[in-house]
Amino acid sequence: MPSHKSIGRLSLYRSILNRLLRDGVNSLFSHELASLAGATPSQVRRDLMVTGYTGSPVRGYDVRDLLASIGRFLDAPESEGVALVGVGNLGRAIMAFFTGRRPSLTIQAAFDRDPYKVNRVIHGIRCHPMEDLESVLVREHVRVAIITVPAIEAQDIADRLCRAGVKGILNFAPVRLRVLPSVFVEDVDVTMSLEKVAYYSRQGNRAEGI
Amino acid sequence: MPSHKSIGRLSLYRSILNRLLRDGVNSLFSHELASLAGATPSQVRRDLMVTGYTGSPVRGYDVRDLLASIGRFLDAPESEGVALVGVGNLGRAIMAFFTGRRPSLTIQAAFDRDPYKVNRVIHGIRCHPMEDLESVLVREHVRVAIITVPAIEAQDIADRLCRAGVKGILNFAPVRLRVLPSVFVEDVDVTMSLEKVAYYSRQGNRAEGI
DNA sequence: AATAACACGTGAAAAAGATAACAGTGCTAC
DNA sequence: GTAGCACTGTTATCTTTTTCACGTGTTATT
Repeated sequence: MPSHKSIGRLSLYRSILNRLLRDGVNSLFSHELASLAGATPSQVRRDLMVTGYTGSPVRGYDVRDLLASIGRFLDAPESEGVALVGVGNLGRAIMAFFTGRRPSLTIQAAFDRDPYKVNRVIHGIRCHPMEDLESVLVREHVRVAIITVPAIEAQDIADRLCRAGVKGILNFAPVRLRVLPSVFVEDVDVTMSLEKVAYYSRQGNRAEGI
Repeated sequence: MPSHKSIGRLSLYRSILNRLLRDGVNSLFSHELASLAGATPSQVRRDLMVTGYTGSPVRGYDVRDLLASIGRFLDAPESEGVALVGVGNLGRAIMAFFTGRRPSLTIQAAFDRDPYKVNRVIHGIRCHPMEDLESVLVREHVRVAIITVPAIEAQDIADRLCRAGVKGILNFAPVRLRVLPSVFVEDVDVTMSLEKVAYYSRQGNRAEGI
């Protein structure tokens, strides 16, 4: 039972490690990863414990092995499809961002009400009409969805997603979604984040951890 | 010295209260606000302590007064300008989102390298050429900035922002920024959030707090 | 060969954050 | 009136998360 934040950091470590690997780095120590991630060495070591991977005090962590170990812990056994609902500016930004990224987590279907978008392929992702939400999700066994519709529509979409068997929602709409406790919701609230930044920028407070 | 998360929740309460006010609600109790925010009544009461506002056991909290009190605590004494760097899909989505929202926190200037965007007004916000970053920020006393440029450019932009006197950064680029400790950075990492959702969707874990 | 220097994993202490408990207050209903 | 209730502000307790500190094993150095 790893800490909630710990899960987030593991994902962060992975993205850092991927970049390091591309730059030809083959191994590193906890304090190096910590410095790149904005964490402490102890925290890195503790986070990595849950993955079961154990590094060498001499060579540190092997980047490839560590990546594999984090992947085994974090990812589903097979590649998982994600649905995105709401192909506005934000939705398209996310679609663009994810094209050709994580092989284990790909946006498989998008949905929108706008007839001009429906049935077109945007950033390599097919945009379906909103009516087909349930049928497509069930057919493709999608369990994770991203909500990027206006606030007013978000709850309705969330309800439909849950009925279609979705178990996790990444919600960009600025409302709290009411879902069954068995469905995990993560909110990304830009207003909140910006107000937080504004607040702390005034307090002269130091940079935040992860 | 309120909790870090507490600041975020105050912002959330405010957005909920604003909506309630529009719907004609004039007062409410801690448990009602808690339910809307996905928190516990104790947590709401505790969070509100820092604002100094005190409600009545009979009538609960007056929505208007509470909003004012949260505003006094959270906002700068005068309306504050925000800069946005990077007018891609994501940047435009954020600009659209903030047009005519918080009067106390408005996006005042945008920046991009693309000559097609420069000097145009997008969602009511003037887009400046990237070269003018420092001069515009200094001239307009901007202390808060949003980074929505590609990862590779983010650190450079952050450095320039800091030199121009920015004290808080909301960073959407998937890299950790290295800044002086006096600058507050909040990261919005979509990949991380999505991987977290995917992980917990598999664990059948219950919905998260705030 | 002995020892100093490191960095690992992990249990224990400390800090932060959330929840529960309680005293106080004003209304309502007898 | 006064007992009961429903809520508040705040203190106390409990849980989660982070940091510290130590034992271990390996290499480099005297």
